[in-house]
Amino acid sequence: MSDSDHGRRTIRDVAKAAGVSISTASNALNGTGRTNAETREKVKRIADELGFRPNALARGLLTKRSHAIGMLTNDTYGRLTLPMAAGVSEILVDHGVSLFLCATNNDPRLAKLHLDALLDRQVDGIIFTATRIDLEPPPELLKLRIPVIYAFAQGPADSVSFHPDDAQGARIAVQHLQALGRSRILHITGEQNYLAARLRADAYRELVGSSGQVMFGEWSEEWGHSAIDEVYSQSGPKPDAIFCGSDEIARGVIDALRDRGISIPDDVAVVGFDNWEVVSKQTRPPLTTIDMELKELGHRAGLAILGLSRGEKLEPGVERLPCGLVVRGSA
Amino acid sequence: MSDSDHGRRTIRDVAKAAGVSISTASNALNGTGRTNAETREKVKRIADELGFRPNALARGLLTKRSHAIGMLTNDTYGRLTLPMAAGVSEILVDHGVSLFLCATNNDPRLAKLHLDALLDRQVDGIIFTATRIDLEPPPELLKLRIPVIYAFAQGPADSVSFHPDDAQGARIAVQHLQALGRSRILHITGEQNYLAARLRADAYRELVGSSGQVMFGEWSEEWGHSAIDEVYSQSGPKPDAIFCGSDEIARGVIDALRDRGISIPDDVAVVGFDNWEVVSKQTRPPLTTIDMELKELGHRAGLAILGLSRGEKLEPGVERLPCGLVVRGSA
DNA sequence: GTGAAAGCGCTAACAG
DNA sequence: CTGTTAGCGCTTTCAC
Repeated sequence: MSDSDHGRRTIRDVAKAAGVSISTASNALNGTGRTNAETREKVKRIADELGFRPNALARGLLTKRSHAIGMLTNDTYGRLTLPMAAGVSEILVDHGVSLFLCATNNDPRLAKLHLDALLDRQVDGIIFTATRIDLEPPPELLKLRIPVIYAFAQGPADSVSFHPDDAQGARIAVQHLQALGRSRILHITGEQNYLAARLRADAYRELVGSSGQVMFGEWSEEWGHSAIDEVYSQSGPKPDAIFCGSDEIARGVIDALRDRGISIPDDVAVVGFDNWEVVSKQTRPPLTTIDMELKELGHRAGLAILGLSRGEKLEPGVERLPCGLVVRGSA
Repeated sequence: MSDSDHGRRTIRDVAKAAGVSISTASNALNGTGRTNAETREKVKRIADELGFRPNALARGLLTKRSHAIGMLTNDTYGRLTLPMAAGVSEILVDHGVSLFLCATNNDPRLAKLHLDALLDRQVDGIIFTATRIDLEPPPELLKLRIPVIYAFAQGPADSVSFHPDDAQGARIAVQHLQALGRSRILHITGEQNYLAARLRADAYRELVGSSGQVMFGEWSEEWGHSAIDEVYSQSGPKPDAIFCGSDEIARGVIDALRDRGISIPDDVAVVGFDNWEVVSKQTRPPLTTIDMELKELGHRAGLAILGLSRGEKLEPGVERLPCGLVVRGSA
C-alpha cells in the first residue's frame, strides 16, 4: 500500500503479498523449479489480484531473449509486404512475441539505422521482406549472429527464404483457361527484369508450347491497355484467353477489350495475378485471378523465425508456397 | 580476446580496453557528468573500434524509458494506417525510438493481447489509429498511465487526436472546381454514417449553397458508376463538375461518364479524395484529387507521442491537419 | 520445497 | 574529473 499507485507491481510485491520469497514467486509463476502446488496457486492468484505483469525488459536482459523480432521492409506502402506483416504479427502474438516494423524506403542509411536499433534491442530474429523476390537484402544482414529469414526476397545461399510459387501460380492460371477449352492463350506481363515475371512466363510457355506468346511490358494498367491495342492492330489470329501478370494489367486488358466490343469471358477469358481486391473485385466482370497467399507466407516466415530463434534447425533454401486460384467472372 | 566472438561487446569491455572505469565509460559515451574531452574521445574511439552498442534492454530497465512506442491499429494494414505507420516510424527512428506494430483486426481479444504485450515491454507511449475517424478506441486505452495519441481515430475528451481536415479538404476541392468556372457541382460520396463523409458534405454545402446536391452511398467504384446512371436517367439540369468522396468512387464516376460519351474535364470536371495513387493515376484522364497527407499525420503523431513521453504538455483536442490538392487531368 | 545471493548490462548518485 | 557503490526487475544456481 505504501508505494501504491505509481509504477507497476513487481514480482517483489507479489512475493511480499504472498508471504514467500522472490525466487519462490518466480518459480511459481513460471512453473520452473519445484514448487508446492498450493503455494503455486496462491502466488498465481495474488499476482492476478495485483495485476502483476512481468517486466519484459528485465526478463530479456537476463534470459537473453527479448521475445521481439524485427521486420525490415524495403518499401513503405507495399501492398505486398503488408499482408505479410499482418501474417507474421498474427502468428507471433500468440507466442508472446512482438514485432518491430521498420520501413527502409529503399534508403541504405535508414536500413542501417533500423538494423542497429533492432540489434540494440536484442531482437531474437529478423525477417527481411521486399517488393520483389529478386531484391538483394542489405549486406549487413549476412553477418548477423541472430537468425534471419527472407520473405519475398532473395537470401544468400545457406539462408531460409519463402517465396510464392510463381511457376505453380502461372500453371494453375493457364490450366484453368485450358480446362475452359481455350487454346490460343496470350500472356501479357510486367517487366522482364523481374524474376517473378520470368518464372511465370516460363511456366506458361511450358504448358502452352510453341503457340505461346509472351508480351513483357510494365506493371501497369496502361500497359495492359496498350498491349491489347497492339495485338488487335496487327493481323493474324486473335487470342481466346489472356493470362495477365498482374491484376492491374488485367484491368487494362479488360477495359481495352470491352472498348473493342469483345465479350469477357465469352470471346476472351482473362485471368489476373495478385488478387488485389480493390482491383480484382472492381473490374467488369470481376476478375478471376491468382492469390499469392501472402498472409500465409507471413505465417510461415513468422513460424520459421520463431523456430530458428529457439535453436531449431531449418532446411536452407527457397521454399515456394502454393498460390491459389480465385474464380470470379472473367474466366 | 578471451570472451572473443560470441555475444556482444559490453560497456565493461570498452572500459577495460580504454583503461577507465565502467562509469567513466558510460559518462563519456553518453556525454553525461563531467568528463575530460581527451578521455571522452578515447573511450568513444575504442567503443567504435570494438563495435560496441549499448543494450537497450539494460538501459531501459534502469532509465524506465524503453525508447519504443506501440502502434495499435484496428485493421489489418489498410491503405490508411500504413502510410501513417511509415510516417511515425520515419520520425521516430531519428530519435532512436522504435515502433511496435500491432494489428488488432478489430478483434477485442487481440487488442487486449497486444496492449498487454506493449505494456510489458514498457513502451513509452501508444498511438492508436483506425480506418475511420469516428471509431472508438478500446476502453482499456483510457486508463493507461503512459501517454496515448489518437491518429485518424476518436480519443476521449481530454486526449490528443490528429485528424485530416476533411472540411478543408472538401473546400479546396470545391474551390478548385469553382475557380474553373463550374457552378453546378454535384457531390457523390460514401456512407452517411461516416463522420468524414458528413464533414466533407457539410463543407461542400456551405460553399455551393442551395444548388448543392449530395448523394450518399458506398465507398466503392460501383457506387460511383450507379450514381451517374441515376443522375443521367433523370431529367433536369446536369452537373458540370463532380466532387467525389473517394478516388474509387471517382473512378466509377469517370468510367460511367466516359461510357456516356461525356468528356472529362471539358463537359464535367471530376475531383476525387484520397490520392490513392494506384487508382488516381490510372483513371483516364488521371484524377485530380485531395491528398490527406497521412505520412505527415504520422509525423505529427510520432512527434506528439515523443513529446508526451518526455513529459511535455500538449493541448488536448482534435488537431486537424490540412489536406492538399493534387491536380492531374480530370479537373 | 523454499529462500538467500549473485548478476544480466547499464546508469546515477556520491565520494575521492 | 574519475572510480566505487548501489541498484533497475527478474531468473537461476545452490544451500538449507
